[in-house]
Amino acid sequence: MSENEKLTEEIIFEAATVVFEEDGLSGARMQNIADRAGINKALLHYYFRTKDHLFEAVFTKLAQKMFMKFTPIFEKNLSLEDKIRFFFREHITFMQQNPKLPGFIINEINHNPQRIKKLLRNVDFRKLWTTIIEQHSEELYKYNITEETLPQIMTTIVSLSVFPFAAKGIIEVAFDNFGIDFDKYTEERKTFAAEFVIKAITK
Amino acid sequence: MSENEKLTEEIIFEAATVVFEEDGLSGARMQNIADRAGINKALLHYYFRTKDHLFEAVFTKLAQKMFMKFTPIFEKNLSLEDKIRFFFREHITFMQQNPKLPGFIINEINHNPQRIKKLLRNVDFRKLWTTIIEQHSEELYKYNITEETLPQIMTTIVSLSVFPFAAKGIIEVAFDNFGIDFDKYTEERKTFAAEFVIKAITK
DNA sequence: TTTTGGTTTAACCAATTGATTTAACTAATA
DNA sequence: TATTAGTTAAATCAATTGGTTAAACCAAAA
Repeated sequence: MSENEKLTEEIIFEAATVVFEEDGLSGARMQNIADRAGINKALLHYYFRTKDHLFEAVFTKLAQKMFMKFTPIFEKNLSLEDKIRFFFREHITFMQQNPKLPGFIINEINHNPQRIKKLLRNVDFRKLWTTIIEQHSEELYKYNITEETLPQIMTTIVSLSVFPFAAKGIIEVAFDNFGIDFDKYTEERKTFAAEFVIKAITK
Repeated sequence: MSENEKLTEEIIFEAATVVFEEDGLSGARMQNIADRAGINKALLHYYFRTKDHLFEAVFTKLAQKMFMKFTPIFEKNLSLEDKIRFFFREHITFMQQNPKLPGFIINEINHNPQRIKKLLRNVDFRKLWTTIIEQHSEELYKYNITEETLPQIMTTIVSLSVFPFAAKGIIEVAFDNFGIDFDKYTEERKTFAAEFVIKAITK
């Protein structure tokens, strides 16, 4: 029954997502995934053949989910400053809902970089620069943005957004001693990071 | 012979450092460590009893090495701006020499947060704030720094410095398409990040 | 009702892996 | 030289783990 199959496959996929996100590729156990899915371990291999196949499926889905969130900013008709505010608001909100995702993706790519070569073909600084010029030619004189500094600026923006979640384990412990709530911190960070960047790039 | 013992133990420790940094706790193999150390696998257990003991020793050493780098900034007699410049210069230089360290530490802590509870007892925002007031009371009026925003500012500074190395795998691949050299990028980042932060916090 | 195709499970397998055991080795000491 | 205490390695173990097999199950079709 294809209805049922879709269901079982999804159940496995979701269980695998949780386990892989939690333990990583090398730390995850097929039995653990089977238990969480409430099925026999052999079914995992019936639907996904091997652990690597299953991981590949989960990783690709999650990596897409992650990197998709970077693109739609330039589809909006907003001022440059509002685009920055929009990005931090949306992106941090997304990570609040998927707090383990950044650390998982970063770690797995560090262990196997070619895993995302295909996905990152979209990252195009030249195209990004022309897009910025097209959309913000009139207001660009107000900011310290050049094609040369674009990689620095872009990685800076991503750093401010992603790092707190990628290093959640450390930050939570560090905050714990002072009663700083991580969720409150990330909520405030949406505006703090945006205004911080705007202030920094304004001439 | 205690001389020889110290040597063997160090050889094991260094081999374990390389392997754990590369593969993580769950991905590392005792046989791999033994091979790299050029000794029999049983010797690992003779000197460190278990894999967890060995990992604990390596991790503690590396974590200290990492977090030590945050403290000595306030021992220098510098202006606030020069302290920021000093931090990024020193810290990024350190990570250029240990590029895998940030990703390793972050990942292992995410998998087991209580592992650094002891080490992070030093992190004290209240004390940091009083130190800043003590050392920079006259020039503080020039900057947008308050006790409330200190956690945001500190995590921002750390983000800008650490993230490029923690996410080295992603960034290298993303840069690869445009002939941007990662080492050149990190070298430029020492000054870019410093001036970025100074600009952002200046009233 | 029987057949048939896909689905699920229990049992099992082979390889890996952390760990132990036992014996060989080595150098200082008596 | 014989002894002894510590060091190293070969062989082995027991548990884990990814993967396979064969049979049971189940619903739709004939």
